[in-house]
Amino acid sequence: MANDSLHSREKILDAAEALFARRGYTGVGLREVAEASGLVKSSLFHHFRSKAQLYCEVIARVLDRIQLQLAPVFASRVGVAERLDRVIEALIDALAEHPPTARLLLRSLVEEGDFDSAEEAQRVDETLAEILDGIGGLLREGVEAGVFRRVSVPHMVQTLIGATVYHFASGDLGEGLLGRPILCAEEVRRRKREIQNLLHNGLALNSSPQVLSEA
Amino acid sequence: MANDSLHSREKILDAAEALFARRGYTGVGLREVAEASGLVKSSLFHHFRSKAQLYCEVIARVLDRIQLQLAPVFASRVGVAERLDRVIEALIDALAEHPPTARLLLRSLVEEGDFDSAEEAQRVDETLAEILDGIGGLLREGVEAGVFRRVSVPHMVQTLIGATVYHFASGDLGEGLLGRPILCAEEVRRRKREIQNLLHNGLALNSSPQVLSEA
DNA sequence: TTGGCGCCCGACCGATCGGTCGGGTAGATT
DNA sequence: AATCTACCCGACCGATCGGTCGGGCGCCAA
Repeated sequence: MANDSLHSREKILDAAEALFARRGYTGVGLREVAEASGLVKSSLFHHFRSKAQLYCEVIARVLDRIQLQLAPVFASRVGVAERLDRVIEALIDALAEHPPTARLLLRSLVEEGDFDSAEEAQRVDETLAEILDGIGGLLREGVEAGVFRRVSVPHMVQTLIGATVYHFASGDLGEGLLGRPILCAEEVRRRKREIQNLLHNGLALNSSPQVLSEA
Repeated sequence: MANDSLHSREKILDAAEALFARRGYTGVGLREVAEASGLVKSSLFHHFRSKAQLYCEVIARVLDRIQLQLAPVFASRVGVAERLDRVIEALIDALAEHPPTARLLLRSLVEEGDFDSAEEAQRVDETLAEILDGIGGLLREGVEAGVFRRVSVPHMVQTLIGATVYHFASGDLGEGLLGRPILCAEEVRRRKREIQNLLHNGLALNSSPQVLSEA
């Protein structure tokens, strides 16, 4: 039954997502993925050509989920400042709703793309580029409209990724700092507030005390 | 000759550091580390008890380097705001001077600490705690002195880590955003400026436009 | 009833993994 | 000269890696 096949495929993807997030690509064996899916290793190859392709599909699924939540925000017609607020909110929601997401994402960003440059890897790159372009475009729009300070857009994008993805991927370390689970509702809400407030103040074009020495 | 031994030990640590940074703990084989050090696999075990211990020593060395650059800044007697500027500068210098550092650090933060809880792993945790306490204490001092906004100190620490470590670990992705090498002198300088300016504005206690909806 | 087909399994493959072992070599000590 | 020690090597170990292969089971069309 095709339904069972889809069911197995999804179970494999779910199991692989959780495992890859915890121990990374090389740290997870296909045998482990299989038995977490209620299957045997060789059965995985009926759904995926190779371990690399499975990994790519896992990443692609995660990126698609995120972009699905961000796209309507990018398309909304409110002011840039509020749109940025909503991007932060949507991004953090996407990271917090699904625990493995942040770790998986951070790993995939740091991992060298030594995977067979098949169609899958290409789709991953495209989706990622859409997300980054969306954030970068929003920032650029704000700067050009005179709503934001004249920051370096690429650096600001990097900062935003670091401040969101890293935080929800930090696991025990972040939990030790916060003193409570990172994903508990209150701390997620607080994270949104902190980042949004930092941006409200940090991007505003007020007195703007520049750095001391400048060539 | 004891000198040769130290020499070999350092060559192993250097090679392991670069390799672990690129492909992670499970992604690197000891054979690879050995031949990058000009040795054979079995020779590694004369200097390190196991792969896990080698990894711990690599991480410990990196953390020590960072803390060595941060300690005098923490101890300096200038105002909190300028001290924070110098922390950013020293931290980014530490990350930029030695390319593998950021990736290695980010990986170790995300990696599950499933390593034998020997003395080495404990030293790593202690050094890391010192660094985090230093940053957190500085922020808390600034908030309590009324120099900084009333931000959540742990969240701000997380943000700072994300904004610095992640950026220099982002590899090809960040390079694609910036359009030039992340570690080139100019972009390193710009990174410092961007983060410092973001903090100058973002931590200042001016008009402070709070978030819109608040329960 | 008989094929065909989608799904899954157990057995097996060569390669590589981390780690052990015994021996060999050079330099310092006595 | 004999011994000791530090360092390094090649050979080997069991386990596990990603991946292949042939066959079995159940469903659907003919």
